[in-house]
Amino acid sequence: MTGKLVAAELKRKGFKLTPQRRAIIGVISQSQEHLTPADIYAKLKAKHRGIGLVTVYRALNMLERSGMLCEVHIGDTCRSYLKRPSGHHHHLVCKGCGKVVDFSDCELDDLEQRVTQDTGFRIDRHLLEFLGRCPECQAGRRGKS
Amino acid sequence: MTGKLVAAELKRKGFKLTPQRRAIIGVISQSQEHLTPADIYAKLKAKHRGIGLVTVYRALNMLERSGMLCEVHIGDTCRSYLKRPSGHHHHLVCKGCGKVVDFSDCELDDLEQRVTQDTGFRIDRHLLEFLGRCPECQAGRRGKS
DNA sequence: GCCTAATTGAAAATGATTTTCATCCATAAC
DNA sequence: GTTATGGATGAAAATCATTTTCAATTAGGC
Ligand SMILES: [Mn+2]
Ligand SMILES: [Mn+2]
Ligand SMILES: [Zn+2]
Ligand SMILES: [Zn+2]
Repeated sequence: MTGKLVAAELKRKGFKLTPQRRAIIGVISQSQEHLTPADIYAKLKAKHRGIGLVTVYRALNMLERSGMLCEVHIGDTCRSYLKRPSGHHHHLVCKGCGKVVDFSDCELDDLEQRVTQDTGFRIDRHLLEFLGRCPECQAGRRGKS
Repeated sequence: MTGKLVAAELKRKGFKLTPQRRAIIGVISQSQEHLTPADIYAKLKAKHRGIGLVTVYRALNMLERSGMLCEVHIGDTCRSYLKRPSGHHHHLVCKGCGKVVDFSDCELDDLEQRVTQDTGFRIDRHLLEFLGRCPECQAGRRGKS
């Protein structure tokens, strides 16, 4: 999901489009990794002038509530954000460089049905993530961007 | 995994078996839900005399490092703990009462292979959780234990 | 351009977790 | 059983993340 699209969506939902929000969305949209609020703040301070960390938190909450972000749980941290491609998908996370790749076919229906039969639970949603190493990190070239 | 077994395992690994640790392991082993450090502390204060919250944190870290606990990510919180049954397994979480049921067949090999082919990642591990409602909560009887 | 509600940022408040440090005690050695 | 000792404990302080407060600013509708 490109930054322009997110901005348009924001506007459509009646949120104001401030320079700060533009900048925050820009940082998230361009990153290949999942970013913590502090990560985003650090990247912003580098380029733009004083944006408050509070504003980053508020923007993230807003974007999350609007369904325009998603979280990553496996790996180090549980609160980190990513731009959200449209539709149901899951994450493949590189434990070397932090890169996150999306994939969309999960084919868990059979398993869900079996588990439902065994337990009587009604299943609403699932969390599926893979952790591994990307080709670059396997090749030896490593390090956080 | 029963409390006795965890205690034995602790001893085997060279940790001391204190009354506090016994109590903490007992609480975790008996619970059907995932518990936050504060949850555990609250349950302990009820029965035993002054155990420090710090000690709960320290015990949890130790147990986690030793692979005797597992986490639950889907739902409200990401820092909550459960007794760990031996072997690879996953969690089915009730969003009504918090009960957690384990299941062990995940059959993600095919999907992992496909994702590996598509992306070149080497996959080390996966996180899979289902969120839903247990039979009791579906029937209407709800509420945290 | 003006108005107004939404947004911002500094600071303070809150909440969770970790560190510090003096004291205690579980266990192994005698 | 006694003793020695390193690991464990708990209160308090320190740290770290996140939220709240509030006065000042501003985006977007008119
Ligand atoms: Mn899926
Ligand atoms: Mn599995
Ligand atoms: Zn990588
Ligand atoms: Zn339930």
